[in-house]
Amino acid sequence: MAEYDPQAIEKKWQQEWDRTGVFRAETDPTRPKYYLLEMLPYPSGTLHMGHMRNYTIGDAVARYHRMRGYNVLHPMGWDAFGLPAENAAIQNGTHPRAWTNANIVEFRRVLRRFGFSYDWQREISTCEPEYYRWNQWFFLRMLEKGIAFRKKSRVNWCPQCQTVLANEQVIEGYCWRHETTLVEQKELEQWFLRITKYSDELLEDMDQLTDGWPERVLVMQQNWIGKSKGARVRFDVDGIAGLGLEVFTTRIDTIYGVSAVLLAATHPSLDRLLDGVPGRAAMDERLRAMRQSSVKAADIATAEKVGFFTGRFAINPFSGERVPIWVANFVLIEYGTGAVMCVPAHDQRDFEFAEKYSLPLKIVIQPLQGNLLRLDRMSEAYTEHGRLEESGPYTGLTSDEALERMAADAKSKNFGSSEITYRLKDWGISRQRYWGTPIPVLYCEKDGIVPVPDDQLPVRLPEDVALTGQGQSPLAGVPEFVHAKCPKCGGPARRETDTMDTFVDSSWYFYRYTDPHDDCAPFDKKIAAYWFPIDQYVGGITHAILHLLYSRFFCKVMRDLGLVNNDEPIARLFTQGMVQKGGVAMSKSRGNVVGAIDMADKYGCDTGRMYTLFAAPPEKDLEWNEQGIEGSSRFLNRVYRLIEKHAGPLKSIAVDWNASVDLASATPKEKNLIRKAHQTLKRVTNDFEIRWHFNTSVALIMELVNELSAQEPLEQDVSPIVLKRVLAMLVLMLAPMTPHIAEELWEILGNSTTLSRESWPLYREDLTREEQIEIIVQINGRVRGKFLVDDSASEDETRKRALNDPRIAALIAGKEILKVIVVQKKLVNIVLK
RNA sequence: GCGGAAGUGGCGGAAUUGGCAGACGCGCCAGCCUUAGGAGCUGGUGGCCGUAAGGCCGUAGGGGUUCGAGUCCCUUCUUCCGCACCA
Repeated sequence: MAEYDPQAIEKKWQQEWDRTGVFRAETDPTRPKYYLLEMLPYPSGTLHMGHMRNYTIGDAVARYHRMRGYNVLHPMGWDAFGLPAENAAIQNGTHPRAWTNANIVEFRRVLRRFGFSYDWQREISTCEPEYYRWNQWFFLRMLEKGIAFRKKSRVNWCPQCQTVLANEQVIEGYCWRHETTLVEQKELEQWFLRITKYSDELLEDMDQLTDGWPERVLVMQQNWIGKSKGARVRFDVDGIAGLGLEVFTTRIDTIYGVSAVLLAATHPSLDRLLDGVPGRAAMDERLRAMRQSSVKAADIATAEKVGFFTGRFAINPFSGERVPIWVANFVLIEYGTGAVMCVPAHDQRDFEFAEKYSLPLKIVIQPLQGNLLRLDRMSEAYTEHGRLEESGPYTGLTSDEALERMAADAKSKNFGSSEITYRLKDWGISRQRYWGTPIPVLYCEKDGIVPVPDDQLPVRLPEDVALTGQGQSPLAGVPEFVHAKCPKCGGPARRETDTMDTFVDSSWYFYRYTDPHDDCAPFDKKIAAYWFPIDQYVGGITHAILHLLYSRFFCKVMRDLGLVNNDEPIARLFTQGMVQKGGVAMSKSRGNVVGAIDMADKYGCDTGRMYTLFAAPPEKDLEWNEQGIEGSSRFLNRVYRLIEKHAGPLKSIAVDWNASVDLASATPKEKNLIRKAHQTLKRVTNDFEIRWHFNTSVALIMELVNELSAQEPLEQDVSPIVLKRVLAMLVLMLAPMTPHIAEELWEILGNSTTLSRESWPLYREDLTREEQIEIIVQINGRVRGKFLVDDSASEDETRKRALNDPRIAALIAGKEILKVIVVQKKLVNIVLK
């Protein structure tokens, strides 16, 4: 008898799938489509079982939908630009392209080894000019629309390397290559994409995603966009005519409690403000220190609040009060106006600041209910809404009333207005890096910023570049790249030497899959319209914000360019859990990886696939357990032996799913098997359609196999037709999860056509039903007995059976029955006094 | 601090609609088979009491709703994740 040989079987079927091209997707509007996508990988390091889990989930769903008759698009590609390739080049002297392509070869080999049902003809790699020219094309369209623009922005700067550092290259505030060199901040002119233009739409369109996206991802994006309603109010500076300080506040109702105006250390008005103030030199010194220390976000939250008085005063436009102007380290220049009003009684940060510097407190909001606030009893700020006091004409109003009326009054008196602010900032895409998409603009002395004309795309990345990790952008050191002709005047021009953030590449790649070889456009509108939106996207939670938000933004820009019809690119998103070992995520740097190839070599990829699906529900983190794999391996061996053993006489029997099943003449064994098979199929189908809990699908299929074993010998009292049907159902249910062994078993059962073109079988409700149902009898909620009734038993019959059951009768004899609850087909609960 | 998710045997987990808690698997125990077993097969396996029949307890803690709660409500605790001085 042949043994299960996963290595031979897996190779055999992968070759067969390649030969017949079963997974190729054809754009065919007459067929219902299903676009299933896993996030494209960054080809670096080794693929381990954490990656494989992601692809296994996606592949099972793709294969299931193919079996359901959908035209499935399931592509794969490479997020091939990025910093690690450049770092490897600096450290090992390899070219980023050589390093990246070697990784791609390895990744492709591993993914093929696992038999994922990709349409490899659609493979893309973002570092190829055929791909990145469209990044440039999109950039130019955005430039035309005013969505791409240029402004000054801060970057991390290592004075030792004399180069810009990515955030990943800043380690605890120090340079990654110089452990003792503190990273500084430097201002550079950079390119930005105006994602903030879509702030509201990005927020509102989340309504379209509530059914298909995990709530926590939506919440994270919502917080990231951070919309808040408030008001801008101008405080005039005493003694400097025309210099008004605009503050942003969400609590204009507390404005009669202002003790000071606080400015960020980089506030643009500081220069004028401090002009002629005594002690200016010392203040400049403090400002310099404050500006430098604001490098690290994590420290900022816990840093002590510090500040100093500028010597100037501002006038509260509501009360006319004169309040001091301070500089404070906790005021953010990036948010609001970079200036806030300090209301110590009603803001916790202001409370702490005022306590430290002895600024006065004034209560102007009292709780609507409960004890009134008293200054001598306050140990923290009262930040709730309430009723105004000591607030001039607004005294007595509620906060809600005052918020509206005071903003309106500020507007009519011309010193303020209501305003909505967002936390979301425009997307800085300039990188002073080599291994990325060149930004397609030129700088001409005469014409200024000149876009590269479309017919000159792509602006190719030169291959021969010295990567030292030092100096300015690597491309700036390539004269033949830098020096160019101005397309407008023909005079000398300098090329932009920055490259694009690689998040640009991954913001639209899924459109390219629909039409990957188009050299006239990023993709064909009609083809994309057929495949979009993505029906199911599968990936890690790590991309919950940036990648997914940028992708949504790109979709809206493309819609406004008339390229796509959807507001949202992704209908459903699934975020799978991580694979852990020793309680932490697998990663090469931690040295706790289980290599995908090692797994496949030792057990076969089907075993690896089954284990990752079985060991935990897909959204949960999964702790890798070598003994658990043995279990999955054992199970596949059992199934193989079971079918091998019985297949002989079944080979020539054709399975006709439409043929009626005559239960009346079936033997008890047959009834058991048919019922179990249809019950299993019903629940597994539900797992694929709705629940996405493949761990229970595997468990159910294991139960079916256990039932088959329990009914041995299957040659007795089971007709070959029934047995063949049940075994065929078993194999078809395994097909999405462990496709290679399923194909092999399908063949062993006598089929000559590939399983990958078979349909998912349909369960029959009438065949899932039990003839007899076990009823639980409870007394006061405790189980006291059980009995069997016919499926058709009435409520009355069930009640009588329960009360007449000898054991129950004895237990309730002489007691008063208050109530009898009958839940048909489930239980009877007798309530005694 | 704000937001989110979770807490069930020795372990991973199941319980889909409020109805037998622990499916399925791992591990462990016993037996069979075998020259051998890190192969295969059969059976057992939440805790306590009991020879047994059976009983009691049990889903992080406390309270509530209900004939009935892992599931619903209130509350406390713990863990993990995200954001973090956002005015």
